[in-house]
Amino acid sequence: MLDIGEVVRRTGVPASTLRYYEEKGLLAASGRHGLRRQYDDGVVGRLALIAMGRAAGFSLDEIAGMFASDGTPRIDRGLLTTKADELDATITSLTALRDSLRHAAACPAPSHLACPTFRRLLAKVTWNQQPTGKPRRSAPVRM
Amino acid sequence: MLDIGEVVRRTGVPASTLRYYEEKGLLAASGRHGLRRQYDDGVVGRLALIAMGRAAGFSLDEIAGMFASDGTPRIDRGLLTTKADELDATITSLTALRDSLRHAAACPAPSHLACPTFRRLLAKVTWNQQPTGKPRRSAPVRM
DNA sequence: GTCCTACTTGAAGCCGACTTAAAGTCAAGA
DNA sequence: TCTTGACTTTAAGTCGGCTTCAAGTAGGAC
Repeated sequence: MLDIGEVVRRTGVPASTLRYYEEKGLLAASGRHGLRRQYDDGVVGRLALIAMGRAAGFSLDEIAGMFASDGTPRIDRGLLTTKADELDATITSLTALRDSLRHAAACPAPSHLACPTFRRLLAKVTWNQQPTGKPRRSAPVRM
Repeated sequence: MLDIGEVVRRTGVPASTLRYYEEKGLLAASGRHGLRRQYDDGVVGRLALIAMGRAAGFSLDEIAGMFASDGTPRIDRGLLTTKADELDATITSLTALRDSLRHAAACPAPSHLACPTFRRLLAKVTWNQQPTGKPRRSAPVRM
């Protein structure tokens, strides 16, 4: 059993965030010591899982829907595959964008919009955007 | 010269967003017809550029700092390269995540956290996060 | 028994990127 | 000239994901 303070120390995730996640149904404390939440040590893995989902652009609600509070998947494998496919599209898009930036850094054209190569990359980027998800960066979870 | 309504029709970007971008210094109308904003046709490319930046996880303020209002880069090439490198790290992270999801879809282990392969992928994801940027999806800009 | 300190609660606040609402303006067509 | 309707303005609202605040509580050291 880990006291919430210990979880904070181990993972770097603030207590306020842990409470927020609990409120959202992403995480469950396994007990209390007085008022204090106590977690079993699986919480560290679960937080990593949540961080992973956030990094992938899933909302907390989506993540809550994907995994039971113990981290075991609640969803069918097909959905996971679908999400993986979505990620693939995102990766493709970001890759094109990265190439655009590298090209912009090297291209001598006065305006990048005047450069055919850049315009082609640009088109790739703007067309490839998906309707779901919004990758965000959060502090790394220490495991 | 394009009336704001025409820009909306051509790009799919709402008028409110165009005004917001102007307020933020990302975009300038080249004139007015009565009260109505008029744009030169370069606006379409600029909007695509902004969309590109957003997709890459740059904030509007960052984008405003990167390009003059006509779309020509205002920044040094080194910064572009730096951003490209950041994107590279993001791509690496998302790729690991995609692999994790695909693995989760295929792995027979009861909890993914119990699977060594999954844990390895997970570690890759959580360690690779960067401090800046938060890719968001917006509606594609029609060019 | 008292005090310290780390926790607790609920509510409010914050940030970015917009969107929406309410009231006003104005060019163009009948 | 009058009406229409697409625009204008400023201000406030929204949404997700937290953080911060004020006030309260309780376990453990003394």
